Amino acid sequence: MSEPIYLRVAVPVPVRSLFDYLPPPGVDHRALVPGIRVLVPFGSGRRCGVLVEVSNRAAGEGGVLKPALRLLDHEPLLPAGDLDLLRWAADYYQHPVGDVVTAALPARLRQGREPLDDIRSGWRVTGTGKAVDPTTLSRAPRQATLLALLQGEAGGLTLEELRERGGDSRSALRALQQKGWVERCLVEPRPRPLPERSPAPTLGREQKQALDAIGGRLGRFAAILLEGVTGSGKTEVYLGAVEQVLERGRQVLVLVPEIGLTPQLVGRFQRRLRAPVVLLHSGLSDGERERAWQQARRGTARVVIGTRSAVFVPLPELGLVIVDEEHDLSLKQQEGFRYSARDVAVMRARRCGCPVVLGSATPSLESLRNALDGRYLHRRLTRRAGGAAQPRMDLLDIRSVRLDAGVSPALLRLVGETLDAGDQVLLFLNRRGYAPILTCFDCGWVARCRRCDAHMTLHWKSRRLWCHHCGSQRPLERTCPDCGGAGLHPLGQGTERLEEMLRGRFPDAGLVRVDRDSTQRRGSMERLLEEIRAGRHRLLVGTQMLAKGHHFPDVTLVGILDVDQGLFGADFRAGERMAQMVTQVAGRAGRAAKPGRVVIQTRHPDHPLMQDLVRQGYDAFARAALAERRAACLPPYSHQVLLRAESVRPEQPVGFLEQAVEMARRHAGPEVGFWGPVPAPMERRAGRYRAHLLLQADRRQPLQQLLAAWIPELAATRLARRVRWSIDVDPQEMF
DNA sequence: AGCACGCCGACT
DNA sequence: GTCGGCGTGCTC
Repeated sequence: MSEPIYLRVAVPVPVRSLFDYLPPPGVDHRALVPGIRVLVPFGSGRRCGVLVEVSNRAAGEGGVLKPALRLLDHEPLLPAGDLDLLRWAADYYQHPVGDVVTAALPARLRQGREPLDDIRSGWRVTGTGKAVDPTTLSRAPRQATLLALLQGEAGGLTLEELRERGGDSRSALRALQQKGWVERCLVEPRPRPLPERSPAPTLGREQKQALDAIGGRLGRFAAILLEGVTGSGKTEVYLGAVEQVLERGRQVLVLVPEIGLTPQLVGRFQRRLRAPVVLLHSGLSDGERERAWQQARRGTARVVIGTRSAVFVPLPELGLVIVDEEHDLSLKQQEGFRYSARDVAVMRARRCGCPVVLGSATPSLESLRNALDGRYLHRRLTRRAGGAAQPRMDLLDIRSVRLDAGVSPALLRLVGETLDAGDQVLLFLNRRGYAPILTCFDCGWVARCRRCDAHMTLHWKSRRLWCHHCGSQRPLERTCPDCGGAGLHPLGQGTERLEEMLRGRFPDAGLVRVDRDSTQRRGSMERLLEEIRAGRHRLLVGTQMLAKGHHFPDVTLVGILDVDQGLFGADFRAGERMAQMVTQVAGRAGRAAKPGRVVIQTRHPDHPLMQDLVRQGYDAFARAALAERRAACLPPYSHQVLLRAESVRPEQPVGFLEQAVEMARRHAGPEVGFWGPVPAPMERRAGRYRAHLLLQADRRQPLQQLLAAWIPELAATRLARRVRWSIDVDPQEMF
């Protein structure tokens, strides 16, 4: 008689524990491999979970266990190492393990469905279609292209392949189908034709040193901070390292921020590498995502480029992790399972014994501290490729200066001169809409959001008032709703208003505005960027959106209009974010023959951090900022955990957090400090009242120990079911 | 998160 | 008399 065996299963419910089952009756115990999916009875229904452990002891209570219904896979979808990483992350970020493990699966697999096979539906020519001369379809050019494409591929083509070759048109296909010239069919997978390979450029001295540092550490854990100014050729260092790893037969994971997943980067990887590269990002359909995921898991994909969630993609032969723009906020998930893909990436590399490269022109203070303390290797790229000069940065004092739509006369003059010289100008204002406030000059009424403690932003073109915090909107009144007068006036500046003013002043410049409002439609961002690069617009106005990842060589003047917000934000990281933004924006401008100039409008020209940044650059700023953080015992010299609570009942969040502190103090050692509970900076948002409790300690370990004991107990309380709450380990944003 | 159970208002 | 509102509690 063999020992009893129990299955520990991660089930997708927000309960912070695993669930134990007996094996399904009659199943060979050798088939019980962690990482497979199992169908289990759950409550009154059934769920698809993931087997994470086979144990000879049931950890649950002594009640009678139910048997699992059946196994859904023959081989593990999540290899042991990757499963362990997920369990570690659930633990570290205090998120329900069932949610974490199942969220790592593509949607259809998570629902318990059969994996997609590689055979996809597509289209092929029929016997009659084969004989038709496409040129006779001169009045239907889409049909002609499609027919010609399909005639060239007897095995048929999938819609995706048709799209890639420039012939995607469902209506034209239907027309051809009706003529009986094409039909639906199943298409066998075939290796994608690799694009023409572009040669590797010769690396500069700094690039070579950086590459050697990575190459010399393959096969073991090492973290390398690659700090390279914009245009210094970080991507070439990545590519060099990737080639070495591919030669050793290993896979590579490349994480990029949401917006940075530009076709440019992907195209460069595909053209340079003699290996299959797949993408994983939110724009994929469920099917596309699942196929890419399976290719990664099976090892057919050798390089995976993806956004945040790709950090959990199974990679059996992982040999290198690259995190590009490691300072970027989009690497941290801001709701639900609040993990940092950068930090998980470092942990993943450590666990699988491979190097991780963190790249940025403006490293986070966290990574910089690790580098300065010697935990990370630090390599710098200080030269821009082609010898382009760093742009010149100037502070422009706007105290007691009359501004026009937020722009000073001095900056306006520079804009005019630059346009006259035939160059491009980039103006940044981190606020979309026409004006952030609408007020009545007669009675003092201000347009406020009904659901938030916030002003409504005026959007002039659509004649609407929008709340940027909850998304609610209403039409713009003609007269003051309070006094009935005609004294309504916009206060403050948004990109829309800036655009209006500049169009009046420079009617022939070709102005384009790039913000969330002007790029709502899919693909419109790409189109605008293409037009800018082609020189169709010379005056570019935009929000932060325009700062990320795009280079505009003909821009020789960059104006930053509202930098002061960043200096005095409620968040202690505001200065860091400001410096990163300014540096990233500055990096957009200029090239060898035409060095750029950056003008920063400020009412605080003597602010020491601002001075460091402008005179000596990001690195000097960062060192000064680190010294301040150390003196104030703030991250990265301490560690934080933020407990958030919200409810429609005003008193509940603080009440819940008070109960939470009391409970926490019973578990906490003297190293852990508590701040709060306090109402959140914007107490009411989307109709809910919000409050915070901040925990801080010099080391992670006492915080982690506290969380492990405290959070399960807190989750079991009755109030915890009435308020919405979440735990944020290493919070990045405090609102 | 689902889902069932349970205890109070307006309808055939 | 019952249909159904959502508060409360559980899921191996």
